[in-house]
Amino acid sequence: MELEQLRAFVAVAEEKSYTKAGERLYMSHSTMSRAVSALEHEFGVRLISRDNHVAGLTPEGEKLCEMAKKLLDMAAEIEEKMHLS
Amino acid sequence: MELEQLRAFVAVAEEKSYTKAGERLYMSHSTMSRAVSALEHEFGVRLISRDNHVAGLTPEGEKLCEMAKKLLDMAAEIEEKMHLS
DNA sequence: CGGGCTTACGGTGTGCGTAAATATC
DNA sequence: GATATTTACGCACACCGTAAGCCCG
Repeated sequence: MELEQLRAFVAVAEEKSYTKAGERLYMSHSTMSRAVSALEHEFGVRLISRDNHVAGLTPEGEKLCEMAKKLLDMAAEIEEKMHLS
Repeated sequence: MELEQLRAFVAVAEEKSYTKAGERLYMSHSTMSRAVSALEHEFGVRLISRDNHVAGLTPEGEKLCEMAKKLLDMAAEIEEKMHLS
């Protein structure tokens, strides 16, 4: 698990779209897809449901998304504090 | 900033040695050196003092180390919770 | 059909380890 | 002089984007 993967996952969750998420992070949609797949593979859990055409979160995805946002916030805070040094 | 870099930095800080840190993470010492250098370059701050022969932390290094440990703990907690899903 | 996700493929670039250079004690 | 970090070098591997395939509305 790396921050980069979580950034991609959260972007997809928020945009409800791999394509939009990719545009937001200046990456291709396939890169987004692979990042999420990697997380799903690592945890052995599906994070985003493909049942419907929309990229909706599974219950596990919801859980991870919530925790991931906190972690990313904390990481951003660290970067900010260090840059001020 | 990525978790991998922080893991390397914290390992170096705790072992007070690039060589030992590398062994602990099953990587070469040069990889450790580069990871720390990347962080120093990103923040524009020296994190580990090379004045003496020992790899001691600078004040900024201390600060980052403390915050990084918390972040890594949180990341580990997330991984743990997700693996239990 | 149309839009969007996934997968395959090829190429580029990053990042690793080995090994040499440098520095410190 | 020995131990430890930095840097150079060459190479393999991972990752990205393009594009084709596929699925669902």
